[in-house]
Amino acid sequence: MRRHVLIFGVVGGLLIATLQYTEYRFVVIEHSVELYSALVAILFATFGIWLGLRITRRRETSSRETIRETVVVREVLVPAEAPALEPFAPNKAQQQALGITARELEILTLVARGLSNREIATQLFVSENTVKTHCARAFDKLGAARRTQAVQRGKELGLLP
Amino acid sequence: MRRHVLIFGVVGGLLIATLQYTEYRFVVIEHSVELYSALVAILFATFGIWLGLRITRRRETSSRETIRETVVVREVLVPAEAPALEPFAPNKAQQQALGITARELEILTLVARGLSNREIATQLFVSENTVKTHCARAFDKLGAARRTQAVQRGKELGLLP
DNA sequence: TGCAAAATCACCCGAAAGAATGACGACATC
DNA sequence: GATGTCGTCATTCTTTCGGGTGATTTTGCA
Repeated sequence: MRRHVLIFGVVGGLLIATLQYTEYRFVVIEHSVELYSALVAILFATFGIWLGLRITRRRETSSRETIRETVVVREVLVPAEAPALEPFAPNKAQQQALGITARELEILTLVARGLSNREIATQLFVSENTVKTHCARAFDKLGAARRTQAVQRGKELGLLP
Repeated sequence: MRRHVLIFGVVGGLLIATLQYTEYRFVVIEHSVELYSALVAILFATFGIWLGLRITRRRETSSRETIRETVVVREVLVPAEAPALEPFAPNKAQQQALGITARELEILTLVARGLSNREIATQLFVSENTVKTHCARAFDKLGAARRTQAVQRGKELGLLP
């Protein structure tokens, strides 16, 4: 992706330079500006379309890889596997590695269940502000900016069912 | 599709005409040709990329049914699950039963990945308001009041990976 | 070709969420 | 006793979400 932009920039620069150069070489016909504009426009439009197609292709590919990775992680986490009745054991190693406390994980699981901060506060008999604090710390440790993202990360890391 | 190309042509013509016109109006600074070239290049590159993305998106949408059919066939052949390489096939029955459209499900998956409405809007080249509308409808159909809840429900119903 | 469904966008408003701080007590550990 | 961690709570402020409503455009299908 970054490479594409780079290539794009380089090619663009070269193109413009070439146009500049050729202007002093070839016959300077009338309406040269608009001709050049058109030429540049067509070239870049084509290139842009190509780039667009390529980007989407890349994106699909990369997202597919991500899915595979996730699946692998899941496999590692549940090697013995008891799909139906397992109460789910959170990945303690990950938890400790990230410094996530038990309370934070507890709040996280409730967040993952779709509860609001207020509902969590009620359920745990604490104030909403406390829930927010725990959330903020957990999000920080997970590198998440939103609760949905935190849930996603938590599942990836095996912290949440 | 044909319309896109038409728009492209019209916009291109207008742009070049505008450039032509402005040249005789504004101060003709030195290196004006290369500046114009750069300007045109940037504009058309952007437009080209946008067009390319849009075209691919359309094509994805229209060809999605075909892809799904293939996936369904695969599911029938391997009903005992093949966890490693399946790209995940959303539960179409549930989706239809709830009246959730393809677009809504698409937004839902992005919500599940932890993206904000704005990020989703950027990624799908639509306005944030549109994303909100899709979200609201999807939440309504899922009986969810929050996005975390919607994600939870979506996973329960086999709509999301 | 015309119609119904989908998709798109806008605007408003209130509620929820999150960021940034600061603070305080309990508890363990050294 | 000093230190550190954890859980708790508050306040302020900004951003994001979600509900509600209406409108237009696009699309798919009959």
